[in-house]
Amino acid sequence: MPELPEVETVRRGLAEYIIGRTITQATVYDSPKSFPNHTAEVEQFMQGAQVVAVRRRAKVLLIDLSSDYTLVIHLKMTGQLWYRGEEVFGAGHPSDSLIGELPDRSTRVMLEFADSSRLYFNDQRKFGWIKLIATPLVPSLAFMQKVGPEPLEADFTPEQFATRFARRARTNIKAALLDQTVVAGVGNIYADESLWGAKMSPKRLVANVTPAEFALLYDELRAVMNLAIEKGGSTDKNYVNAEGKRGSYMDFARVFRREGQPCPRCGTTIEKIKWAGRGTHLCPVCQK
DNA sequence: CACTTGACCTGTCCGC
DNA sequence: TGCGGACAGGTCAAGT
Repeated sequence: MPELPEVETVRRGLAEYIIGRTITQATVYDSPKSFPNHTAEVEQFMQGAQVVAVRRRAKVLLIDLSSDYTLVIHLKMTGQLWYRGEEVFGAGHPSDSLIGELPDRSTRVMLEFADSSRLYFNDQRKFGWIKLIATPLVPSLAFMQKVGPEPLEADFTPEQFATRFARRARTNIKAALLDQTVVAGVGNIYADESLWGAKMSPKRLVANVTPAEFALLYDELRAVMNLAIEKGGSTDKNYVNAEGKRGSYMDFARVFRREGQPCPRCGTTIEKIKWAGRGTHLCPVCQK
């Protein structure tokens, strides 16, 4: 589910709600699946620790604690992080919140804070996980070593973007976009959306993409992701932000989940095919 | 090494 | 309405 814009939206919500709060207890409902390294010792590093920062790298959330440990969280397809406290439900649930009693049958982990507010990690499909890692060791995690650059960073250039694809020259552009070691944070939604924006077929061989085309794809990817962050991400089924609210980018999507509808650019019917192992949406006429 | 495929899970939707 | 199969936004471990 969540790609860079969704994880960033969750990060911003969490930063607002949990920084400064002190963890009093962690409850793990399905260890070890959702919290693989949860032990009594790890529990000690959380209890009494204060949240000092909420960071994001690619699709991974990093919650830094005053104990010099970091909660490393990947939401994968259906993970959700809901904060429940005075700020969110003190004045009643927002009308567009997916209201539900928590914990529920999808709750995998619950963190309780000193003021009795709570953070729930819900994950229907159990692909997501939370690990507690010593903060100084986070940069040496295999994932952190391999992952590509953040596409929205100010100093990330179109030339760097193009260069990152060299290693994947013999595959197609969609598979390469989804490769987290090429560029961080791109998933199925924003791959399809940015390819449509760049008028590029997902089937294009990377080796045949020109520097000018890479520059266009770079622009489109950044524009699409920035718009998605502005809209609070994309909610198809599961995704919600820290308040349990949906994102509205899907209202602005041009091809994703719009098969059978006319292409907003040329009017041709949008197709959905299986490509790079994923459901892929495209305009068969104006994406070359 | 680069690349593709299947597996991890649960829930939902579609066609018969 | 019931039931089996396909499919779902992400990533690995395997395989070629």
